[in-house]
Amino acid sequence: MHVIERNPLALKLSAFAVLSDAELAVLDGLHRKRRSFQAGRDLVHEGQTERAAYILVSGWVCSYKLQPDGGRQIINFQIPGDFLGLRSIMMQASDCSFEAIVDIQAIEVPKQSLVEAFSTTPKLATAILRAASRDEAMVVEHLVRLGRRDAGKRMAHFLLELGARLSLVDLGNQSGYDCPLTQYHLADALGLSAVHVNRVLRSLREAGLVSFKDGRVKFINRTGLVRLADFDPAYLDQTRPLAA
Amino acid sequence: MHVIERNPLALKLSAFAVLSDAELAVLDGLHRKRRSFQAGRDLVHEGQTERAAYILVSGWVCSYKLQPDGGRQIINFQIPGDFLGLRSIMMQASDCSFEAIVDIQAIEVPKQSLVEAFSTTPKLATAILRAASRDEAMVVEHLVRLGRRDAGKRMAHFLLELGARLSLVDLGNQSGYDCPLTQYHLADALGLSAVHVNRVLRSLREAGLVSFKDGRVKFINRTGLVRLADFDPAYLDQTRPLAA
DNA sequence: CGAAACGTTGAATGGTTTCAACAAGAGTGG
DNA sequence: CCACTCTTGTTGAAACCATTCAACGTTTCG
Repeated sequence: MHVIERNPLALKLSAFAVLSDAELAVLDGLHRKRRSFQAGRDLVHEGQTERAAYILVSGWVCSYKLQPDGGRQIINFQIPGDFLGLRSIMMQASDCSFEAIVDIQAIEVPKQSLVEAFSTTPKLATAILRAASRDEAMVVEHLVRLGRRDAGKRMAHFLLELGARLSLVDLGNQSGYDCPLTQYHLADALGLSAVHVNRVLRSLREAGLVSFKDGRVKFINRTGLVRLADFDPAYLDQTRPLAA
Repeated sequence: MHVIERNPLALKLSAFAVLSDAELAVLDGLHRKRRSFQAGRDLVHEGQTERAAYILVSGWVCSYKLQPDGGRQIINFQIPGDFLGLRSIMMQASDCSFEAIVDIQAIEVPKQSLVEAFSTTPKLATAILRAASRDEAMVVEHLVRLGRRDAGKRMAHFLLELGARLSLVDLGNQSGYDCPLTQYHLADALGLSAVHVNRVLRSLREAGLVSFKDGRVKFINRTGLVRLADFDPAYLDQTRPLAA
């Protein structure tokens, strides 16, 4: 059993604040229902008025928005340990959809319980806000990728970011990681056509930097890739919580 | 005196939660210092470890990230009544810089006071989280703009979004708004070159949709512009707070 | 008056998309 | 078991959108 599966919410928030036993007990009361979703299914649809967020326990999810012309923009990918739909429950209606990329398991966190827990456990509110800030920082970096980098750098930077995130939860390391995404997912995330994604992956492979094949990302020359992408993981805020 | 200048923080958060007199009193204690910054000055620099956020009282600010090659991507613009640097204080270090576009006034909200207020006033935490979620929703929509729309639609959508936001604080209406941005700002925000911004603005003007001239945005045919941009302001979450 | 910031326009270049075609593997039903 | 379809991956050529380079006009300001 993967480490995240034991107490996902507590583990997630422990990264952002030192929590007491009492506070951890409150957290235990929060996650009641464990739910499963099949690959390809939508967990939440844009415009839906959500009453619960989730912590992803296993599998991959993506959040996306559809365009009237049929195009799709993927906002972010959620991997085990990530919050999912936190923004959706704080707004009138969800501003994007969530799709399970593979079969997944997730813990349901009802909005009502979460808000109520804020009053008994104020430190929890700070931890949630920190977690939300870190997620937003990833979206911001993604925005910069789309606005100011060419296809090669976008891809390189994206693959490195995923690697860094997965390493944090022991699903990857310096040499690579398993990745269930198709080239269409990459295209929808990076604002490219699937055809061009294919070409970019080929050029990165031929440059001896990274390979994307059979559901596995392999870093061949990680240093070179980092240099190409100007990858600096500072925005991922991957630090232990400050005791103060 | 513009309505926002009286009690900026309370006004902002009242949009996201119904606050009692006691809670409003706590808010009054939060904003002590009012600060001014000159046009062109940075309020916060990327990598800085911030100890305070701000509420913008007057003027315009933008948040941005610089690239190693000298390029700049503007993340968002802050207008009167907006939070500024909320994410920066929740992370180890600020993930982006903030620049005053014109001379501005802002209220300083110390991180420590904000976090402490969460324990005495739990509803405040919820309101802040909602405000942060709305800001994130704007960044998400911006991301979709960059990833999946051509220059014309990007510009049209962006000008409409700004109009909707400014109308909320009485700084704009259906016919247009004053706008201190240069074409370079637009280029840095929309991921375009300044030259192309100029061409796009011309084509929108010649199509009889909108004009951008002498610091003023004028909607000529707002309906047509909305149709071109597929603009749907739902993500701005512009609703009164739910009493419950 | 000169410099600097901003705006404007044309022409050449280039990154990316679109169109089209084909290959390989997985799943399905006859 | 084989044909069939669907999904995913792959590659070439043409078309297109946006960038870059270059030049010039306008306004502001010291």
